[in-house]
Amino acid sequence: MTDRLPHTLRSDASDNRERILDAARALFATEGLKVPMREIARHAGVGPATLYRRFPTKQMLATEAFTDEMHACRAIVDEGRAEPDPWRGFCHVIEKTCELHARSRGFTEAFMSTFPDAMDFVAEREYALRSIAELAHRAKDAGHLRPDFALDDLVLMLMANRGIHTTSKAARAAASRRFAALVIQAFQASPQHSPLPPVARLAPAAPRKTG
Amino acid sequence: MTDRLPHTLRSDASDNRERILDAARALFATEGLKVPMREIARHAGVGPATLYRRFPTKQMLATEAFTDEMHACRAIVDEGRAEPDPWRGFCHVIEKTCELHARSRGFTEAFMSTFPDAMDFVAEREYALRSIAELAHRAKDAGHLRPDFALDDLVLMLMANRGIHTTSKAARAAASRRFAALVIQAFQASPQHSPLPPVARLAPAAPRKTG
DNA sequence: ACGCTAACGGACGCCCCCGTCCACTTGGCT
DNA sequence: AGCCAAGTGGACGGGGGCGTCCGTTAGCGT
Repeated sequence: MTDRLPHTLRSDASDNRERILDAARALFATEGLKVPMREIARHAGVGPATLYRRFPTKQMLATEAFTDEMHACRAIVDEGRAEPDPWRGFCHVIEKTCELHARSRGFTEAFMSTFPDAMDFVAEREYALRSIAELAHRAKDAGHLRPDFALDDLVLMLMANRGIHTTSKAARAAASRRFAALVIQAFQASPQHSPLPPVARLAPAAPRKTG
Repeated sequence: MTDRLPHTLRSDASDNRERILDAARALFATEGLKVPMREIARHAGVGPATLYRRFPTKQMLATEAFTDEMHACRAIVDEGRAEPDPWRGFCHVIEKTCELHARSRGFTEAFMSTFPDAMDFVAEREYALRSIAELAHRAKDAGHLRPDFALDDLVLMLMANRGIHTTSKAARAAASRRFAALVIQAFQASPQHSPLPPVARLAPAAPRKTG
């Protein structure tokens, strides 16, 4: 009798599943989320039906494909908060986040919810933002982060970082690194900086927290 | 006999031409260059054939549609150079350029040559960059612009600015304004800033292989 | 008023992506 | 070895954008 649990895949099936995820990761990283499902299937060496059976929607595929990045994201903010010096922690978060997002175009799109509907990424983003808000507060109190810094500036920074396209992967990494350094300069408290224009309220397709 | 010059349009034709350009400007601004040609035709109230007769390629249409922005761009850098204080001129260029690019998503794409092949925008971009290079040199000498500023940082800034998407036009303008202010902070010479990571060599003409 | 022709736009065929159906194959258990 | 359901991929119909053709309309010059 078949005692096979319904959620246990056959060996060839789980093998295909892995290859699909590998292909998805690679293509999402270079091409972004707009890459056709069939392209992923082709790259994985499977038929379209197989891909759709495992991952009925592109969202499900992306969610699965980006679990590593999700964990990395959480780790970054946790490391930042654990840092004794809040300013150093803040810089760590900015540098590492830019680096992470520079690595995969698709992950950024997913994280910023270019996706039609809300997905698991939203929760992760909210967690990250909340954590960074607390870190920023401490960094301001320590006098290293400029007092007029707003959390929306960080979203702004992420959106901006996403705009950086280059020919090669290495060039993009370098560009993001330099960009992060410049952003940190902009956020650092300084006696000579003039007041900033009003904060831009950015809604990255997020659910309304306040009615 | 027809004395009509071959390059003189009939009244209804030139009227349609104007409406096509208006529609193109509006749609390019909000949707970007990827908007379908038919959408533009529909919005202009003409058939697809009429659109294609006037503007055989999307490039030609965009080139024509963005002449105003092209001139504005040139005016901005000229104003910046005319400014007696090079740092003020530099800031002027950054602020106005961000503002200009925030106004039309399509213009930014065209200016950054998301387009398949080289077009007139390339020359304009080269002129602007050369002018700004000279301005930056003076601003460095005056001690207001950080010495490790590179021209590629400006391209980086433009690419980043392009990444800023928002729901409303007003929000985008505000976001770009704040972004510009932060960028200026980052570029300003300061005794406390630490050395930057190496410059990222950016090839602004990023060819699109597939739509 | 008339005719010529520039100008128009609906319609066509092409290609690519989408999501699903179904007849065939194959892994795993007995 | 043999069974059979889980698994597979080719094929299909739908939808949309593309660029062009062609019969009809209407501006303009006489």
